[in-house]
Amino acid sequence: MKPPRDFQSLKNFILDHNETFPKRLRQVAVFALENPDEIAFGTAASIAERAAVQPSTLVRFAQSIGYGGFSDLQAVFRDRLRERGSTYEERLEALSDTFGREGGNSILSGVIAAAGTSIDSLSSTIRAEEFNESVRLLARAETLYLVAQRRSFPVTTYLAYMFGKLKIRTQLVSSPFGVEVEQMAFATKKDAALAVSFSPYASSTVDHAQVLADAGVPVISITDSAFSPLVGLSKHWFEVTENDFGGFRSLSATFALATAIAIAIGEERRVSRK
Amino acid sequence: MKPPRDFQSLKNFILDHNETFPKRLRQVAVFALENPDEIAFGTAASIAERAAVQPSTLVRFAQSIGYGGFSDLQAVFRDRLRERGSTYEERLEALSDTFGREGGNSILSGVIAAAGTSIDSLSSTIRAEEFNESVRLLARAETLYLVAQRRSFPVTTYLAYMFGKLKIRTQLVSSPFGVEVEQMAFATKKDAALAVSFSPYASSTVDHAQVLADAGVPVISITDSAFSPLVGLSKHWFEVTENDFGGFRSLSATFALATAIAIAIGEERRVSRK
DNA sequence: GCTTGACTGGAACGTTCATTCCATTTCATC
DNA sequence: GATGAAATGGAATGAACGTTCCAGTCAAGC
Repeated sequence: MKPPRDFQSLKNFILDHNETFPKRLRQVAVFALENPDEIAFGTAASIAERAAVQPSTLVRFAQSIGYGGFSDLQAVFRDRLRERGSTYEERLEALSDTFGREGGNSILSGVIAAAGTSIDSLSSTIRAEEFNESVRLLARAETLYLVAQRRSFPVTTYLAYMFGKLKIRTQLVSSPFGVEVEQMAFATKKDAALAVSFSPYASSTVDHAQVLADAGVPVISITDSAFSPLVGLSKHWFEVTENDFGGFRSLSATFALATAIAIAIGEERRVSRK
Repeated sequence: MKPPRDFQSLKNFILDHNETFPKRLRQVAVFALENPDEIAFGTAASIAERAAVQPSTLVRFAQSIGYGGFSDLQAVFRDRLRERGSTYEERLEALSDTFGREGGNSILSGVIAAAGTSIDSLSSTIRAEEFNESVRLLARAETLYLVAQRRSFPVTTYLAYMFGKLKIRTQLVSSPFGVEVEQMAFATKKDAALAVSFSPYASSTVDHAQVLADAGVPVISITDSAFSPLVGLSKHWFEVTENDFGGFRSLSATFALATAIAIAIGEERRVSRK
């Protein structure tokens, strides 16, 4: 019998055979998949205690899969941690050690690391519930008003493109002739708006969002802190913290969020149309 | 004496005191920083052998830093691995397991994971040398022509904003009146162009880039494969592979690269102006 | 060249480890 | 309810572990 040598196939093996495991072995299986780090670092005794099982059961579990003993099984869990790539924090750290020596290259990797951490933190700051509610709100709108200026403007041009492909009616609140207010004149509570602004908040973005909010249009905002002037006038708002590199922020995390919103709206509309 | 409790400060401590360590202890210090995984998982005996040192030396090393013994030191190395977040590959893997059940939330995390892997791969696909050369070329230009359409268009609007703040003259090749060719009429070999296009390549982007290349303007491209029509007419080109999620691609990695280029150009100009 | 103190190698120690083994319990089957 | 196989708990075991200790080595200071 040849036991799985990498974590992924071990995981699949366990999931496949979960039905046939006896009670205690299933208990171990569940604990192992839920606390892989514990298996990697602990001793048979410590793991057994935490899993409310005898140490001998751990050995039996390993042997029932085909390993020689518990230690063989543990090796798979250790390799998993070993092969995990380094985090962005470590990269930024390593970068600051060598900054200045390498020149352009370190600018690139610095921006990459900053973008990576920004995207990382997205998953923890965006609450699934709020995301879903916002998507539902935006999907219901007849026309979507997109409000942004200056640095955030590319986000709305991108969204306008995406929504165009998704056949969703949008109005990009932007005009070379200064007729933005007129563009918003037809907005009603049946519509919705998505506003994007980061510190220092462009005053026109806030003004436009306010006009829409006053007209009863629900506003969803993407901004960078609870102190943003957009927060007060928004039904929902998302906090995106773009890490900077030398004072410059990329829009990577904002784009990831915007893309997700657009896809989710498309999906929501597709589902509800049926 | 209070020893460092996290890996980063331990690393700094070792680097600071590397001079004062006796020969064998320095040997351990170097090995520890170069093979942190080995320290985390190995036994005192196995590590000692690989580092060509006696096990007792490992204990002495730990004690000289302030730890009670080798095991205390090892705990720091283990925590480092424990706290390392999961990789995007694992997240995408986990996502595909549960896709469909969670709905909107999995769209968000899917896009986040896709954006993360895209950014990850940037650092391996962009060659530092080519990046630096391209930056030098672009920094030398009198006017920077920015060429992009459709999905890539937001990248150039963002770059136009960044370059504006950096006080670098740019011409966004884009017009609601169709006078793009006229916008490029003044371009000479003293200028440079940055073109962005992904499959399916907008024909006007390629046309505009060709016009500039014919006028002797050096063109740098951001695109997605060696088969891109932009490759042939470019002095240098960068490959950005945006991972898709359900057929949709965010522009996260492209924006990270664009930001890095803009910052590097600004830095290059600042340095050469002195 | 001798002395002194720090450093090092390696054996010895008690502890903890994974594993094995066996008595007991559990559960399906008749 | 009886029977037997499978599963389980827990003590026993020997190997491996981290640590300590001491004798030997080295280099600096006088």
